[in-house]
Amino acid sequence: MVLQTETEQKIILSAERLFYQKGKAGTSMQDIADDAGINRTLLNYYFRSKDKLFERVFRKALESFVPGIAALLHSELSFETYIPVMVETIIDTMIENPQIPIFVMQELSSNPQRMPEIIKEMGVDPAVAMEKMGKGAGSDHAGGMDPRQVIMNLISLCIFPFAAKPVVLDILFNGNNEAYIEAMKARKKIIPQLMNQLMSQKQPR
Amino acid sequence: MVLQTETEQKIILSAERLFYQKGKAGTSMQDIADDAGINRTLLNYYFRSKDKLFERVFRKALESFVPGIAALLHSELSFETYIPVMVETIIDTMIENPQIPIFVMQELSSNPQRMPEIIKEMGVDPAVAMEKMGKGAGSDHAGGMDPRQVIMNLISLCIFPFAAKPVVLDILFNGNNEAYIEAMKARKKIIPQLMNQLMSQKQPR
DNA sequence: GTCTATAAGGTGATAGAC
DNA sequence: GTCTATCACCTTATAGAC
Repeated sequence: MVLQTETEQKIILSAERLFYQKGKAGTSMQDIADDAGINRTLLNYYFRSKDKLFERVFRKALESFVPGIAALLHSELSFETYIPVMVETIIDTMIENPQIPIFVMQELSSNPQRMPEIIKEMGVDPAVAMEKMGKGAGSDHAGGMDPRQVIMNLISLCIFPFAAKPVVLDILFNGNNEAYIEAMKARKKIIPQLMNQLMSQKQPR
Repeated sequence: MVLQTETEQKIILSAERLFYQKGKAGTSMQDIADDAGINRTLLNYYFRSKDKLFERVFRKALESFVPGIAALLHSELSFETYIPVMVETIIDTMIENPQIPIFVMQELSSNPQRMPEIIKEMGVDPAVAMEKMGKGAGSDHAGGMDPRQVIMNLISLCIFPFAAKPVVLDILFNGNNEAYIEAMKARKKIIPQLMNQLMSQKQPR
């Protein structure tokens, strides 16, 4: 996104940290300025308004994982090959930045239309995704499960344990973060296996 | 929760609607009063503070599905029996009130400790949950998958399609809400099947 | 680019009249 | 129980000096 001054970068970093943690409404421009160690009016100088600054942070969050998924969806890889790659891509991104799912969903309820728009803008074509999943789910050895159910299963299994991290970490891992991360890494193998099983069994209706 | 005056009920209903949609920080006491059609100072008369009002709404949301899960976890039902019942319970709750997952997660990032505390308070004992899942996952025909992975899979598959409803609805169902609801109902059968397959196959490591 | 000063309005909460 | 009036403070945004 073109060249950035040092101050601009400091602002973006602080805005990310705070928006991720406390959401858009829960974060004031003053909070961001304090965190970045600069004068509050500079925020308006660089980004004109809180809305514009937030939009930048929101798009940057989506850019961290949507284009990778889009590229995979439109690749020529076979169903059996791209599922493990996609799962690994998503899980690695989430391990690096576990607040992203919550942050994105936080803003989903206030503005439900924006995210689908941005996703499509970033190159995800729903028709292509369905067709690709259908090749796996609808093939002769799969018994015709609705491709949309397949996609929901895949994405749910990859993302939910990060979206619910505070509860999962406390209830299932007793607050032990390393154990949690290890379990998330293990899911890179577990999820593709599950998907394969799902594909190789008959599904009624 | 004891007896409620008509005004008190109107406040709770409006607070629910708005907190669910815009979160705690995104909703002002004035918004709630306007929505309920009453004077703003009455909110303080009935609930003392915004924090206390929010706490009431938050607990009520958790009470709509946590005790049901807790009861199932501590029941004597076999693994094969209680999975379908639990899935049906969770999905029915979410169909009735699809904003709950987003609402709960919204507040998770601002206050990660509170939800695990309330969940335990409502009778979910993590040790019991693990032991129960272990009986399925760790039994002779299951190859010893970590029970925590089993629990994560189950909850992810049930809840994520609701948490991500705005995106799922738009991208996968073209905005057709009835089709979305039908698909969610279908998951009551799909998910237990998936769990059974998972249980009846060997899992490496 | 960075600052001070200030505008115009919203926030949660309470005191006190009825 | 319900209202008006008022508190002290925080909000985003901008004008203008340096």
